[in-house]
Amino acid sequence: MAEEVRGRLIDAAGRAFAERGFEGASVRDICSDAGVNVAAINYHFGDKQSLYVACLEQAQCSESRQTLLAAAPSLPPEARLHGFIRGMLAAQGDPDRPRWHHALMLREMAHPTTAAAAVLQRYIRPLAETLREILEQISPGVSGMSHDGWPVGFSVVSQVLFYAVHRPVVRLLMGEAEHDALDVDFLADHITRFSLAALGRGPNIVGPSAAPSAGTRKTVPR
Amino acid sequence: MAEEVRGRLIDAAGRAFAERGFEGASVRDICSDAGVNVAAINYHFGDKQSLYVACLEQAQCSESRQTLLAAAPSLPPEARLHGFIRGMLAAQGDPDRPRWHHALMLREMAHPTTAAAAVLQRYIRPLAETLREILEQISPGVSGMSHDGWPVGFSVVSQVLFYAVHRPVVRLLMGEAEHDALDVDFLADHITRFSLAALGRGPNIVGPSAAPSAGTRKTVPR
DNA sequence: GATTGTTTAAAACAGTCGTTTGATTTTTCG
DNA sequence: CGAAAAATCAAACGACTGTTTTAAACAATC
Repeated sequence: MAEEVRGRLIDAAGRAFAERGFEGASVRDICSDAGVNVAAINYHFGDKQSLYVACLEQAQCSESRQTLLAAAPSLPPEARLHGFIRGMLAAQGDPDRPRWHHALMLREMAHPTTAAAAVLQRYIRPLAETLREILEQISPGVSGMSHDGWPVGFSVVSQVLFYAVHRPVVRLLMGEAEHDALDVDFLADHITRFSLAALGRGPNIVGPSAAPSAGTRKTVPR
Repeated sequence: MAEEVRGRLIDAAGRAFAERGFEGASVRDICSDAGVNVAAINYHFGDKQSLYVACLEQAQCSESRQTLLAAAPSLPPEARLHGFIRGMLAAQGDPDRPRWHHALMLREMAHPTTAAAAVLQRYIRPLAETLREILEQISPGVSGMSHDGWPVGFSVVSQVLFYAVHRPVVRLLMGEAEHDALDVDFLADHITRFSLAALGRGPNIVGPSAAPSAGTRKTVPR
């Protein structure tokens, strides 16, 4: 029973922190949402801050796994990039995992707290290294570019993160109906094609065929 | 004297809201920072919420001007894109304008409040329309693509917004020294080249020359 | 100089915040 | 079972929140 309360508390707090931020989420709301007494937070975690880092750790553990797995080294590099991008996009709305995991990490990335700088390092670094390796595989020499090729990697991931951070704006600009049509598969295909074209691989983004090249689409594991 | 208090209040509040969010910034901190009495907020603005929208309006007015101006219709389309991107980047760190203007708009875009949906519309829409026009000029047919070409525009602006939203992460990943080398001019050149390459114009991003093509660099007005 | 209306000041308002207390219930285990 | 430990509970703590009040200082007009 004790561990279950801990879990319910982390889940309720994670949702609250992701949605309203650390200051905006009150311990009373969190406890009421989790169906426990207000004193439970201090009993199980010590204080609100420690509960926050507990949420962050849980979000971190589950986050990067599937993205990295989707970019299996055995695949051709274009398919790896597609898997990487699709993995990041899918992590935003994975039904098997609480939605707040991704949103909370995003908040922390935009406005890092002292408690989480180290966690961020462990969470982001392996993803960045994997992407760098994939890009070097696609376009040998990109790692040797100015600033170690970081800007190229940023240009790729920025397109993915955009839809996570600015989805409200996208909805407002495109309208509800059009926005809902931007599902994970479409966006993964678009971002992959855009990035590959920028790297000189694959057709330009404006072409006769709006479908992705066959090799990068179907061979990606779900 | 009355108007000066209003101004000092908006400036102090804008900085506080941009840095710590609406909930995180207390009226006492704001007033102490502005050097006025706590009652001044309610006297001049009514309540904290109205002060917030006053900050948002001020940030909105000064924001989009220079970005749009930098993309003058008389220039060749590639230079217009470069100017648009450079304008957005420069707005992030323009010394002539309070730094909180851009940061506050970003916060509002990521987590919109009810009071600001309309403001967002007026602020973002003209920028989006201008970019769409530039892209159509560069690659005729892009507006007729799936979802009216929105994803292509998003792929461009996302690269710019990335450095505004996730700069702390960039600093952590690259290290302090390397990060500081990513100035406005370098990033504008990189993002423009990456995007043009994706659109099939200009050299690929990984090429013998890391410098931007001549036509797009020098002809951009500052 | 008195009398307006406008702006500032200190103090207090009710309410919420995160946290703690101390008693009570539940669980664990010899 | 019965004692020890763990967990939950309602209630209250002081500090802080946004807001209001009331009085004083200021400015401008007659």
